[in-house]
Amino acid sequence: MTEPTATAPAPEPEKKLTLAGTPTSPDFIREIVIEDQASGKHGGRVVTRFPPEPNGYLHLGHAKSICLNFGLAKEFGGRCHLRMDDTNPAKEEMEYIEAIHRDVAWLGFSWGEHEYYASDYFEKLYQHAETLILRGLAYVDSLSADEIRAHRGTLTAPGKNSPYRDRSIEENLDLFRKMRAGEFPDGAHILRAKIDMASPNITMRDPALYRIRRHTHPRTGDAWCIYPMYDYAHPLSDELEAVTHSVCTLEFEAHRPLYDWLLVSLDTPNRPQQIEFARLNLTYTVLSKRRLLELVNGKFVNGWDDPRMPTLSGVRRRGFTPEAIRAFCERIGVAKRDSMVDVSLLEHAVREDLNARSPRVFGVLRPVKVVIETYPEGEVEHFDAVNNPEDPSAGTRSVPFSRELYIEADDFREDPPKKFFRLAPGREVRLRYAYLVTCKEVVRDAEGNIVEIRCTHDPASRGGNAPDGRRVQGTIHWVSAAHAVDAEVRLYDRLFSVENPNAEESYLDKLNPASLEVLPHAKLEPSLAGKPAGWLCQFERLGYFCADPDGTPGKPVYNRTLTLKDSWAKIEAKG
RNA sequence: UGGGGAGUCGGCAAGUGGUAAGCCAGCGGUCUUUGGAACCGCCUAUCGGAGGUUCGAAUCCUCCCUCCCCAGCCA
Repeated sequence: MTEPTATAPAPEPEKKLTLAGTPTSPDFIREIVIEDQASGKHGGRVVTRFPPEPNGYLHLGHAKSICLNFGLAKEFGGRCHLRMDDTNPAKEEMEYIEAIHRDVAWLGFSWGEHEYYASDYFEKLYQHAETLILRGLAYVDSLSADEIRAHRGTLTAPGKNSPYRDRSIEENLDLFRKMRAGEFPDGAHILRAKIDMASPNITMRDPALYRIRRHTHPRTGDAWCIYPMYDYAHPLSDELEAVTHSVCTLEFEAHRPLYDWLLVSLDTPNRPQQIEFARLNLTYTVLSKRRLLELVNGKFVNGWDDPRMPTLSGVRRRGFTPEAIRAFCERIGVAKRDSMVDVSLLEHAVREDLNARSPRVFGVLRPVKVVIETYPEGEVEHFDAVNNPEDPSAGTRSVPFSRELYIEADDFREDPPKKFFRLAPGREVRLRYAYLVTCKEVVRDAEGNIVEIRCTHDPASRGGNAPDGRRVQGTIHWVSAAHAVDAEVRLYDRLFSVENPNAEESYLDKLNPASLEVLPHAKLEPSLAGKPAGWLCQFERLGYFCADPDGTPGKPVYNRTLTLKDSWAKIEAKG
């Protein structure tokens, strides 16, 4: 535990910029923090926390919260705690705790020494509960769960007091101690706050504070058989850590009176302030741990880190960068309005980052053999290719060229439609960085499939330009057949086929059957063998790709992160 | 029907009494050895609705409408 430290002079809040570089105005939470700091509230300190329950993997919705909480701390000279909200051992696991560490760090934030667990506070929380009992503000109820529900009333009808509501302080204390000592079976009793069963806010109708639940806890093992509820543990954990601004999502807004009630009832020295914002919703995906767990358990995807998943481990494997995700989180803003962000905004942020940083390479997804009849057999020459036109310092690489090549099946049309500028019978195109070639013949097999395209080249066009200055409308990429690396390439598309799968009766029915396409024999330029998992690049004209951990030195596997914008596809779609 | 929130361009989102930023998407164009990138235009929103206050309102007041959250011993 870290005690609040003396007030340090607040540094000027960092000037926030959008991706485009224009200044942005502070969101409503930052406005609150600015005011609090100006007025000296909380001694001018800013302490936030990111409090995940380790019951699943972090997803893009969490990224919004992480960026907000850690961003606030950084901008206002404070700190942000990473706190595992581990008050329900039935759902929590070490695996999730480890994944949370990995994902937060990967996103680019560090909590330093400030890693906490609600379970570390179990003893203190227990003592606070006894204090509440002593003050006549909590009681042990012996109604069953069903009876409690029946007594709670409805949205419009007040609840009724439990017959156990007026037990003496002594009896309550005795029973609560016996609850802790394990003298009762699960569910026999429960500790409740004594507030108001007629409150119009259902949260305030004597909320449960502690339940008996025999379950081995990932961290405390079998030390406890009673566990605190979120509504009880959360404000007190914030208080113990001297958190100043406790940022959470909208659904907890109605719980704020209870949050404050506990701090006042226990007369705590620190008074953290709960502030609620709208959670992230993204088109064509689901962002709820429950649903993501179902996708994993139901084998609808290949695990939490399936590249189609909106989990941080999934988008990482897909090739999204932390920089892009942070930029995305900045762009979507923070507000209280329920909203649904277009996934294209995320994709834009990813492309923007990848365009600037990824080396360009040649990869042919659906190969078709091309033979340059006029090129000598057995000859090999090397062409220098620019690694990244956006970054001259990235330099160049050497790419081998020979008589037999692979080109993209999509780059050839026997009967080219209007505006199709690629290869077709009789047409001349540029093989990028190499030669101008002209298609002379198409060779087919018995079934009529194209097995080979035969071309001639203009030796004078070495490098890609003809000395006579003639222009060519298309430039296509290629890979030397003899030098090609055989690879598996996985193409991904949106996981769901509808914008808002959450609105569906059964969101599982709306899974996109074409969300994954595996191309077993793509042909890549030789430099692509043996790249480490996670290595990012752009396959020219196709999209951004990254090496997948499933690859081996002899058979790399590449994931398509995103396609490049494809204006030809647009033209073609319009007919 | 109780309580708590929210309603500004197709999607996010600025604006906090002085006469509606920006981004994404979309559309058109320039350029191009990635039909990528970049660049240039367009995208003509009166601000959920109706009243009212005011010289002047998205911004203040009133009433209404719509949407979201809450009846776990989940978080």
